[in-house]
This record gives sequence, structure tokens and C-alpha cells, in this order.
Amino acid sequence: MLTERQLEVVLSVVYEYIKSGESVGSRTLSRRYLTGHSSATIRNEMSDLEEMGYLKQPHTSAGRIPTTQGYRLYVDTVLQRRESLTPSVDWTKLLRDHREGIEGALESATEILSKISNYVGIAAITTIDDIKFQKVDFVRMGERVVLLLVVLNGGLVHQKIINLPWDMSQDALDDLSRRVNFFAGSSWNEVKQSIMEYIMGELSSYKNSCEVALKELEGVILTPSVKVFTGSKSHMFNLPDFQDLSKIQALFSFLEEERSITDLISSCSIDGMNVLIGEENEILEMKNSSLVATTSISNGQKALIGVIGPDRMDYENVISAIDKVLQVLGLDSEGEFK
Amino acid sequence: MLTERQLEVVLSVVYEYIKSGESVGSRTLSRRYLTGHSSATIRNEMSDLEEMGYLKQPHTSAGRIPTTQGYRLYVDTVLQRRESLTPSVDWTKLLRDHREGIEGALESATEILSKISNYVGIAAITTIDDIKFQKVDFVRMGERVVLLLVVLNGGLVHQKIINLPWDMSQDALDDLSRRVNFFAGSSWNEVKQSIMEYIMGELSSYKNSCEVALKELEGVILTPSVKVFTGSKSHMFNLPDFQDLSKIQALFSFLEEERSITDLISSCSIDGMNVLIGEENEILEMKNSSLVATTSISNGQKALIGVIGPDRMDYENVISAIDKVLQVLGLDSEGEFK
DNA sequence: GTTAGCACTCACACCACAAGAGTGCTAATA
DNA sequence: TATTAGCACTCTTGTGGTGTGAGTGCTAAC
Repeated sequence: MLTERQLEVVLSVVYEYIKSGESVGSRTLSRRYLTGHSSATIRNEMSDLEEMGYLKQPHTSAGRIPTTQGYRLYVDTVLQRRESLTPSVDWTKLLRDHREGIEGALESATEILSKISNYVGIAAITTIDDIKFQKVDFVRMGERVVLLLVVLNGGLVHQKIINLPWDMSQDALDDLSRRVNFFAGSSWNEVKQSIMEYIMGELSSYKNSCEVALKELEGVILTPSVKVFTGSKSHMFNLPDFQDLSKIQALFSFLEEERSITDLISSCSIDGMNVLIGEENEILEMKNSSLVATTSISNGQKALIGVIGPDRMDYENVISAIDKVLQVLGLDSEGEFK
Repeated sequence: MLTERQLEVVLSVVYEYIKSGESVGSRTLSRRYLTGHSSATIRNEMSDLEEMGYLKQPHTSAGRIPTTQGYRLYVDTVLQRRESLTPSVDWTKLLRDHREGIEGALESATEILSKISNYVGIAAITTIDDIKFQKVDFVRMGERVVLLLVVLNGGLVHQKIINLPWDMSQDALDDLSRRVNFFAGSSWNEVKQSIMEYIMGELSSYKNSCEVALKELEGVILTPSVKVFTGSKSHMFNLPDFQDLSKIQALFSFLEEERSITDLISSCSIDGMNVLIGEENEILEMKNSSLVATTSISNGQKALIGVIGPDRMDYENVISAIDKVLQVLGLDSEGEFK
């Protein structure tokens, strides 16, 4: 168990290291944070804390930097003490005019988070079980080629090109759409049966094509799909943590793979603020980086908004920034549009 | 005017420099390319060519590297010698062949180009004058909130959230959609008048809201919009041209701004293969980079597919890669490519 | 016009050296 | 017993000198 003073040493090292980016020496601490103690005393404490796993030295005879465990202690303390701070930025203004629907809103959110955190904002939205559709549209693009548009309940729009075995006129397709849309808001399993009956009856001349169309529709609705958004990234080059080409390349190629981001996201199991620090991440490319993100579920969709940055991240600011963005988006309360 | 031998020197320097990435000396040339001449002779030629602006020295007493003018000579020679492959591409076919519509097809194209060229594939599609719509849909998302979906003639899908002054039921919205869709395929100016009349008559109870809705629709249809896609980029870190952090940051932040890419694209005026080398680019961040891209117009849309890389780019490969990608996208009717 | 020869230049890698920051340890101190 | 001052030691970083190799420019000979 840590003494009060030891805790203070760890927190000070983390705080100072986050601020400066350089390893923290005993003298700095004794002058700025623990003014009542000499550097020698603190040196002894630091030595003990290194043995306990909270601090480490980048090389012999350098100052100390936090380990993942040290960051963890800091973050847990911060999260415990957290009070919603007053925003220094006019968020509402930034997000008010997201005219591009939920996807546009998430994209704006990542952009804002990138800007104010100086790290990389990310967001994702995925459908979870028993999603309902709000509107379906079949648009004839050419002979036997149809564009399928599906608006899901939360406002997500999916599009897919499908090929039919037999050509259908736009009128016939409209007929089909109308029939399907009659069930808008019901869950797919309820819908399926009655539509099939209808096809067998009134639309039987297009039976094959309709079956294909509905099969595709079912695929779009039932297949859980993820959409990922990332904010601007190029300012990461300026961080001292990424002066090394290979490090920043690792991060960038990681962020480029949608697949790897969805993996990362799936490790956010807590319903609320998730903080994954450095080595706590399963994924190799993230061992040097951290993820702070909140998840929230509404309308059959799970959304995630967060920030990826170096493990030497300004967790306190990032956490409150995410809080504020969520608040403005209204995602923490209801997934409805205002 | 250049002598035969001078031309050969320039082309050899460009070729060798593209291959090796290091400045090319007179001895290398005399041994590998112009075996009939001594290094001293070539030194003299190089000195002349430097004065003429085709070559330059990174520093005194180093070998020569091409100037923009040198690259230009090389590219023009290559382009002249190339057997012209399928020059025009039917973009509409692209759409049919890909599961995710034209946007998905373009995205795949950038991914493929990134992979096979080792630079960055880019693509863009933009509407040009008098675009026609194929289908319009108004979907009620909440009180006075409507999702507007527009499918343009080429298969581009636009979505936008609009706010109405008065609430409209989904039935009323369907009514409106149906009426608008009656004119699918006509140009907007023809449509506008008759729809307005209809609103004034039969839909007059929703007059205000309908006017707003149509105004927004008009905006979506008439405002020229650009969609930009970029392929994977992180392999660019491996190029010797971007070992400098500041250079690669410049490129990445450039590629991150959709705005700047559209600017770049608009400078591709030739209908066919455009090559913009280094300083030929208007844009500051591209002075060190080059763009190779083809444009083509069909269905009221202008599409572009190309590659961005360092000015020391393997133009020959890139040009044939783009040719090939276009060919595959245009000819393969089953549409699955990897 | 072409070539051999030679002096010169510059980038780069290597080394030694000094300065500075910070540690660990020991002995003195409250 | 806990704390502190003092000191030797370690390691990074920056700097200047030096040697090497690649390549040029120039001149004189072919």
C-alpha cells in the first residue's frame, strides 16, 4: 500500500511528465511539488516506487517517467475526483449545424476532439441486435441493377448495389418498397413473414427478383456493421512522443485499418468512460498509445466517441473534453435529434 | 535544343534517380547507361544540362538529380512512347459492378492504386452542371426533422438532415416524394415549376414546409459537390523522400484537407492522363510532390482517379497502373477485385 | 571533340571531450 | 528513525576535429 507521500510523488511525476514530456528528476519535484522535502528524500521514495512498478527510468541516471501502472493510478485518481468542469469552448456553436445526420455529427465530433485535445478524435457507431429500419428504398439504376437504400432507426443510412435475376421496373420496385415500408419500425423478424406472403400473392410475377431483393435487405439489416470516423491526425507529428518515424508510422498505419479500430473498440466494455493505457491494450501497435472513450447505447445502436493519443496523454483534459462533446451531442441522454 | 546524347543523359539520370533515390554521378552513367563515353565527357554534358535547367546538384560536388523540367522531359517521352490503352472509361459501368455503388468502387480503386504503386491512390467524383436526380426520398426522423435522400443520375447518394417549420407526417412526405420522383431524370429547372404549382394546389396545408424541403433539395442537386477518396498512406513513411518529418507532415496534412485536394483536382484540366510534377503544382504543399491522374466525364459527373507521390515518382509504373485499374474497373463485369 | 589526371569540395561517419542533469550511496543530523 | 547534505558516478547531448569516399571542375594531352 502506498503512503500519502508516495501517492503524491507518483501523481506529481505523472502530472509533470504529461506537461513537459521530459523525465522528471527529484530536484524538480522537491522544488515545485513537494516543497517540504529535500531531493534526497524524494530520491529514496522514487527508488522504492520504481521497485513497486509505478515509475521507471528511460536510462540509468535519468529522471523517472511513469509506467502504465503509474498512469493508471493517476487516471483512477482523476476520474474519482472528476467534477464536470465549465467548458472553455463554445461547443454548441461547433456542433449546432451538423446537417449531415448522425454520421455527420460523429464526424464533426471527431474533428472537434482532434482540435481541442491535440490528439486524434475517433468515433464509431454499430448496430446491435434486433435493429429496426425506418425506411427502405429500391432505386433502379439499370437493367437488373438496383440501388438499395436503408435508413435505420437511429438515422444510419446504408446503401448497396444489388443484382436481380430478372429486371424490375421502377414502378414494381416502388410497389415493393411501399409494402416493406408499411412495417417500418417493426423488428425484421416480425416483418419477414408477412412480406413473403404478399410477394407470393400479388407480386408473384417478380417472385425471384423480390426474393433476392429481400434477402439483400435482410443482410443489410441483420449484419452488424460498424462505421468508423477519425478526426485530423497530422498535428500528431508535433508531439515529442512521435518524433521517432517508426513510432508515428505504427500509429498511422494502425489508424488506417478500419478493422483494427473496430478491434480496439470492442475492448471498450464499460458502459461509460473507458481508459486503456499503453500496455493495457491488447493490440501491439497501441502499446505506446492510449485510448479514452465513452460508449453509449440507444436506439439499437452502440456509439463510441473518444480520443487516441500517446500514453503520455493529458487524460484530465481529454476526459472532460469527451464529456462535453457528448453532452452537446445529446448522445448520453437520447439518440434523438433536436 | 537538345542533342541526342544530351537527351539520353537526362533520361538516364531521371531513370537511375527514380530507381535509387540517390544523386547520380558521371561515373555511374558512363558505366551503366552511356558506355561509349567516358565520365569526363558526361561531366561536361551534365554541366551544360544543369545550365539549361534539366538537372541540378543537391550540393556542390555531389551527383546530379533531375529538376522539374528534367522530370517533365522524361514523362513526356514516356507518355509519347506508351501504347495508349483503353482511353475512355464508362463510369456508369463502374457503378453496376461494385457492391457498394460508385463510391465503393472509387474507394477500392484508391486502395488498389496505393498498394500497387506504393504511393497514395486518390479518387474524386464531382457533379457538374445540370445534374439530374434519379430518386428523392424524405424520411421523417423526428418532429420537424427530416432526412433528405437524393440519388443522382450517376449513382451518387447524398443525404442531409433538414429542419421544417411545421411537422409533416410520413404519409405527407411520401406524397411529396412521389410527386418529385415523377420527374426523375428531368433536369431540375424543368421540374421546379410544375412541382411548385402542385404544392400550391393539393399540398397547400404544408406549403411552408414543402417549400423548405424543396429549397433544400434544390441545394443538394444544384450545389456542385465533391467526394474525395484516398487510399492507404502509411507506407509512404518508408520512402527515402519522406525521411524528413516535416516533409511527410506537410504531405499528410495536405491529404487530410478535403478542400486542398479538390483544389488540386481542379487543376487537372486535360481529359485523359494529367501529370503535374513538383513545382508545376500551384499548391505550396505539393511543390515536392507529383500528381498523376486521369479524368473522365460521363453522366453529368466528372471523375478522377490517380496517384499522389513524391516528385521522384516511378511515373512509368504509375501511369500504367492507373491505366490498368481503369481497364479492370471498366471491363470486368463481375466486379470483384482485390 | 574526347579523355586522363588531379586538386578541390562536401556529406557523413567516427571519435574524443566537456557540460549538465540526475542518480545512488554514505555519513552526518534532528 | 527519518531526513538531509555531499560526493562520486553514469549517461545523454552537443561540439569540434579528422578521415574517407564520392563526385565535380579544370587543364592539358590525345
